[in-house]
Amino acid sequence: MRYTQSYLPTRKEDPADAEVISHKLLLRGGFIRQVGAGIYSFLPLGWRVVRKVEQIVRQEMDRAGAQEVMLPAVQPASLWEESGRWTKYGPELLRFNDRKGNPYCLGPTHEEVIIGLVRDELRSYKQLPVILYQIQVKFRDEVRPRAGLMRAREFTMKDAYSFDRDEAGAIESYRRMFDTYNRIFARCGFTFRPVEADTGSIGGSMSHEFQVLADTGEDAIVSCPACSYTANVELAQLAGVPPRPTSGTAERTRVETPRMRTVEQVTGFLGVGADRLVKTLIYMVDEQPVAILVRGDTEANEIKIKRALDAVEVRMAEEEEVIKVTSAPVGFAGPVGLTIPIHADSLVAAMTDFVVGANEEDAHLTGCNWGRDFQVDSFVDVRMARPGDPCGRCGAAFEGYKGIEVGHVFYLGTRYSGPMKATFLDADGEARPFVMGCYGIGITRIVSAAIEQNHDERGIIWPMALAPYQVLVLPVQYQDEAVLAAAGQLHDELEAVGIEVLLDDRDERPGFKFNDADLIGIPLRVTVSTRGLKADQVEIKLRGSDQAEMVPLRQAVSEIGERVRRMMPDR
RNA sequence: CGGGGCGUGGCGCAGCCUGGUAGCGCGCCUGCUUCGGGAGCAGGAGGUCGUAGGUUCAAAUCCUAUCGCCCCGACCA
Repeated sequence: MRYTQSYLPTRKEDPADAEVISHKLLLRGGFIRQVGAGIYSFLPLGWRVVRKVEQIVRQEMDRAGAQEVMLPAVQPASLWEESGRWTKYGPELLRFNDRKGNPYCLGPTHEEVIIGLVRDELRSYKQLPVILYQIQVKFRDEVRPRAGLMRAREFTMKDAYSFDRDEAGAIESYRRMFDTYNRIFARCGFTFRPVEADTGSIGGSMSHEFQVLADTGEDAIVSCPACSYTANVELAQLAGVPPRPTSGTAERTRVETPRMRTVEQVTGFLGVGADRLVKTLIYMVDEQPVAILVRGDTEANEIKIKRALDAVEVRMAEEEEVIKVTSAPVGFAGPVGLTIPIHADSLVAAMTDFVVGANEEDAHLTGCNWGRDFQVDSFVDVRMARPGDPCGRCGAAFEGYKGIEVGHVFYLGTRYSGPMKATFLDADGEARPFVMGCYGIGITRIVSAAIEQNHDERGIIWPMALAPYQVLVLPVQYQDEAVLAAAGQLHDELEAVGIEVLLDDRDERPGFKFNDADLIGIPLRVTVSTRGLKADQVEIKLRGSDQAEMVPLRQAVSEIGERVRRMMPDR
């Protein structure tokens, strides 16, 4: 491709609307342009990258035996009513009516459609297992789209669905997809981690997120350096402290704490550390009030509470509910004298002579001890994991990372196939619902994640596998016809051997071209100059390195081809 | 949804408080010079100041409404 024939508008200045680096560079490099909040057009360069990602995903999905389909973006409400999500899915689901007034939505995901498709065609266990996937534009009316492609409303996603006759088969499909995802993200050149994740509203018992490690990531994860257990902080299991009888000796004392509601206020007022205070949080667990105790410097985690208490629904109690249970306004709850179940985080087991709320306005109790001043129904792991916390598997200290979620695999079971009556006949002649799994990859998010992980102050440094072009040929002296001719010929020859090459044939000064080259981040740069040609040489430089080397012009094509191949992860 | 900010040539911004002829940098066009890290000089094109209404002799500027966009938080298969 010749630069002068391409649509590749770069910009020198940072766009006003962008904050995160990938957003800035995508805009500046002429990869995308914003059309509306969370809605983008892809320009030629950006679209080439998207297609690179798609191809890797396709190849690996096909290799795993999955088959590609294409489902509609617009979906009738009736299908969603079957699964019950028409009313359950919040305002994120963009709903609208057609000319006849019938309700439709823009698909944020495709479980309903795929089940609608499959239940009519897959009738026998002999046809199973099946894994279907598609690469599709999805629309989720996000409350707050942000950071360019990282959290857009319209985005491209690969979604896959597996159908098995039983749990064992479904787990096998899940494992196969898990392995496939590892291959995909490795080929994309990512430093990433599969992490155990919350199943969220989707339910099911097994779920992993694939997190690209980047400081700008939205998700917090912890990883154990000893046993490599890795999980989202919302889920990471922590080693407990065995509860033992209190050795506290202090006397329980009521102290006045006027208007001191928060941990900071109380500890500041009393002059003690937050780790000397026990927070008493009132949760409604399946509509029953429960007290959760956590150390003052830690955070309670609803997902873990739900899990620990085997509950269906957990929410913070409303103000009136707190008053009813503790007979004190919010901010003064404490375990002493409570009649509701009390569950304490395992860290509380190791505490003595601590501070709690007095269940009375403007008062706290100091010198409290569990077992002596109140009883704890159980010690559980209900706090948010943090770096330094002990790993639940081996006890070593967790390391903390920030991650960008680029993929997510779920074991679904019969959660959708059941209600939607998607069944097949098993060998014994019984109709059974498919045991399903679903597997998503954020294609367009991968594009920005790749930049977050691979850039410097000058611009993008594409991994070879995702680069819009593999090679950039840059003639330095435009007025030197020999240079132009050699660069043109090199371009043609590289193209002829199947290398994706961009020739910067613009009549611009060298510095201008070099800066654009660094911005758009094509991994291999070939500089053709008067000086070099005198020695029958061209210069080769990797975008990620600051060392250039001269190679003989005659060997340039084979040398470049070799470099490109070497930089492509196995396929 | 709560909090904050911004809409002025293609891009980035000033002007608004204190109403009076719309300005700067980049980019774009023409010419000459220049040519290995975002060149110089000269000339030039391009703007209903987000939209609607109001106040005023006069509105980018003041008032009201409305639309859009960004950031923080809450939210999130």
